[in-house]
Amino acid sequence: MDPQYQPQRIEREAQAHWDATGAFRAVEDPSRPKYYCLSMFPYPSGKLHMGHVRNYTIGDVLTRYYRMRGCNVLQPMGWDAFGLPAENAAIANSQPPAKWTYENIAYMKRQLQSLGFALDWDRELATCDPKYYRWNQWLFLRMLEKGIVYKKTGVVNWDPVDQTVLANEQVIDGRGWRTGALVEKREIPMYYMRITDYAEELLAALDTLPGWPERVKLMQANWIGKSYGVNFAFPYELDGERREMRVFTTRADTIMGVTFCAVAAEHPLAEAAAKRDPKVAAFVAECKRGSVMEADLATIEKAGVPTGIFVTHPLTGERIEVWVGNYVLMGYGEGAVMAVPAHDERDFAFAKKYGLPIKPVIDVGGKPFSTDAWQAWYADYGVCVNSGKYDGLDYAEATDAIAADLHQLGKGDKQVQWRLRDWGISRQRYWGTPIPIVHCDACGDVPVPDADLPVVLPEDCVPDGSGNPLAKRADFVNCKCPRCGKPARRETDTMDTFVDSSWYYSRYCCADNARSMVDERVAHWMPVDQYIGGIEHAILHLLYSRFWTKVMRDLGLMAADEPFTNLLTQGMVLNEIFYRKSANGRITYYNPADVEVRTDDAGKRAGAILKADGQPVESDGIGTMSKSKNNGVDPQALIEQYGADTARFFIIFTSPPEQSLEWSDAGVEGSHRFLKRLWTFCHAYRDAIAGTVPRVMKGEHLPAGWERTHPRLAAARREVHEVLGQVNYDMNRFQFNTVASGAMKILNALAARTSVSDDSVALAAWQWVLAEGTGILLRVLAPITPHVAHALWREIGYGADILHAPWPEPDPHALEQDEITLVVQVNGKRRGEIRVPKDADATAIEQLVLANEAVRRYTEGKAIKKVVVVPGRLVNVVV
RNA sequence: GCCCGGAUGGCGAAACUGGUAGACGCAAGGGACUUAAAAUCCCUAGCCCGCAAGGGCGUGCAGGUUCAAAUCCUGCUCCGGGCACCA
Repeated sequence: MDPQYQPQRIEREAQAHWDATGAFRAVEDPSRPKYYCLSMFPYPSGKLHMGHVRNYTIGDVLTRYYRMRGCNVLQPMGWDAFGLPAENAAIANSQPPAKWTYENIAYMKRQLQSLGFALDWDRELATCDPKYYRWNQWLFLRMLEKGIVYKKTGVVNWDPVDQTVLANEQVIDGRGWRTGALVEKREIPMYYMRITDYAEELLAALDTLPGWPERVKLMQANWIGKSYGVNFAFPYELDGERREMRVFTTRADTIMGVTFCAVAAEHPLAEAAAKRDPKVAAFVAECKRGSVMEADLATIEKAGVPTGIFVTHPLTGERIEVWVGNYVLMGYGEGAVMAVPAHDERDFAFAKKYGLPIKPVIDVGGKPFSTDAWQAWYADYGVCVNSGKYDGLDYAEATDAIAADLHQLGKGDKQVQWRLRDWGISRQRYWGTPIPIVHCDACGDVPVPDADLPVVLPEDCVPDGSGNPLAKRADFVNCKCPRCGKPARRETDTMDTFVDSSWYYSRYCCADNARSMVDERVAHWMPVDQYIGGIEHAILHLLYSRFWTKVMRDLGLMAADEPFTNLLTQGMVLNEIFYRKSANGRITYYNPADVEVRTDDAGKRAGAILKADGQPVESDGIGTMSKSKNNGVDPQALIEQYGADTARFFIIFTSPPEQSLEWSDAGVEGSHRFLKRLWTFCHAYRDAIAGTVPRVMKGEHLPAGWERTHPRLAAARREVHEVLGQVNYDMNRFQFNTVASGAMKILNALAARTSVSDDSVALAAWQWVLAEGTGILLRVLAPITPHVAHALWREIGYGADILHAPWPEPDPHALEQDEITLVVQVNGKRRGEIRVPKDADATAIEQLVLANEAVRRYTEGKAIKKVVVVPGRLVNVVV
């Protein structure tokens, strides 16, 4: 056994052993419980960053833990390989995205392998591989047949200079990131998936997911956004024609307080008004500038313009003016809203700005109302006033009565409204799955026949940032109509990359099947037992995956209702973001490793400079490590300097998995030092315990009563088993940082509390406690630092392979104590402690405490009001 | 703006259901070993007052409930994630 800890050698040997034995190849085996452990697959951005290391280490800890618990574990890996960064890299380097992507995959795969993850590489997949994305196309066609896919127009960001559609990320302060041109909204035809058909089930089924974090379920529920209200019509006349403007409201009880209405710029009423009034036309045009992002729309200054069109209030018959409002969203509800300034904060602000009337119609427990300033309670539920026949009704009564009256008039009804919108999947981009449609002048939009799948994406394109590269490829575009055989044009839009990631988990079960999307092995492995990934995916990716699973189920492809039984949302790994903005508004991000933060004489921060040129750079705060913000930290240096086990231990030890983590490598030394100590410790005692190890592993015990003759050894053993109990608790609640601490505590207990005297009984007990404790320690460490655990397990002779060792359980006998320590408080302040027999009752404890000298100093001359005894913990004397 | 989280020593954090705040580490200071350094080992340490014994304060801020609050409630501040074309 090497006296020095040599991680590089140990890790090479352990990995070679796992490779040679095919240790992580998962085979369907009905005789053992299956455990499908999946971490979100990475985008091949170039190098791993710390977020990846954290994600995959967490997944690997669970994988190895469940293996030791006796499960047949599948942990696969693949590549979310289509996407925008590859096109950006292509523009920067004049290289096809395919070449860049495959090179990145090769490099990152080596990095993952060097970290020793227990992955079944036989099931590896990449979404940019036609063998994968043909099934995107195949399922798209099935969904088209079922009416789940349909075509309609949608709004996109348009860069008028590059003549290209921009992603939201590429719009910075309303301008194109490369050209600096003001971005415009543009309506184009796109394909949509009817996720709203599944809204009810996606919401209700959240209750069937006890293994999901509450916060994620809450976010999804709010996103789906089921609300109950009333949908009704305001009739109006335009150009001699009778029309209706429909609105939805959750506050029908305030309908008598409507003083105006507002419509979105894209609403037909706004468009009609724009034709008659140049001021309206100018405002509508103004609204069409800027990005389509909701965060932008929600934070812009509320503005509007009157259309000069009046509608009739369906209950009062009043004339109500319609305004165009830049805050009304066409995508939600009817694209038109009734405005009740007295009871809605946005309407209030709008009414104040344009001098519109404000009419209070709800009394909230008599709280005062003033049109001077908005108060939070104006929006509370209350009782109708100023509302004619509805006066005195509460929210539910008024809503019922008003809905009934509207129904009677044929003007409206109660309605369930969803916030969720259908999923637009068309992207005017090159590096994605081609949408399998052919456009024929005679036949229209014709689906590509299954026999012609996949529609293969040419891999030699080099995008230049303008237009749509696929549209420029005559060899791709020009084709024959599958229906009539005449010349036709292939669809050049590709699919949203969320399509790729919505079902990859089921493809891992049967990645080698060339004839069908999925097969019977999906029934064996699905659903995923444990899914691990960043909290940033709490809504979109997870919701799309849930939707896709239900679609596959309804098409008879999969039995599971839900894809992921348990979900662990890992906190983001954050790092500071540095950038410079050029004259035309173009932003360049700089990696923190290339930036030096300056401090003044007082040690205060005084800006930052780029090391390369000494010129200042701006800080954009801290944010999640990403390619686009160039603030990732490459783990390679860490792995090379300290080894994979140190990197894994450190990332686990430094923070609980669900908590976001501001990256700092301060403390890596401590993790490395611990592994060195572990090695030195095992090396020092190996010979002493080697003979005892097989007896411990066979389950033999020391002679009864040894604890009384060797109290120090018994205390050490008790601590090992106490910590083990805590470790097991923490393992099951995913608090791996305290599992790592627990390993350190076990080593401390074994190293510090055990010493041996000359007599042979003590020697035997010492060897026994050490042999048992070290065996526990190595198994606790095996999921976190598998290489060193593997090497030491073999070196000391515990067994051939720690992968197959059973997970340890604490011995209840080791935890027994005759006396326990209670904390004594007087008036809630800690004033001492007291030793009591473990089974002392409350009365006995109370007497002991009141007789205690330390307590008497504080109770002397005071009346004792009460004594609170918390069993096993403390006693509080109230005076 | 809306939805969801978070804030505890100089730093990362721990404290399971309201019951000893700061486990386990990092950095720091002191010491041992060494010609010296590295490595390793031992000791100290929340903050303030005090030689000490001891006392006071303390979990982002302001209140509240309780014998007892990091933990529960109300109102804020700041930070992070998401907002449908980054993935």
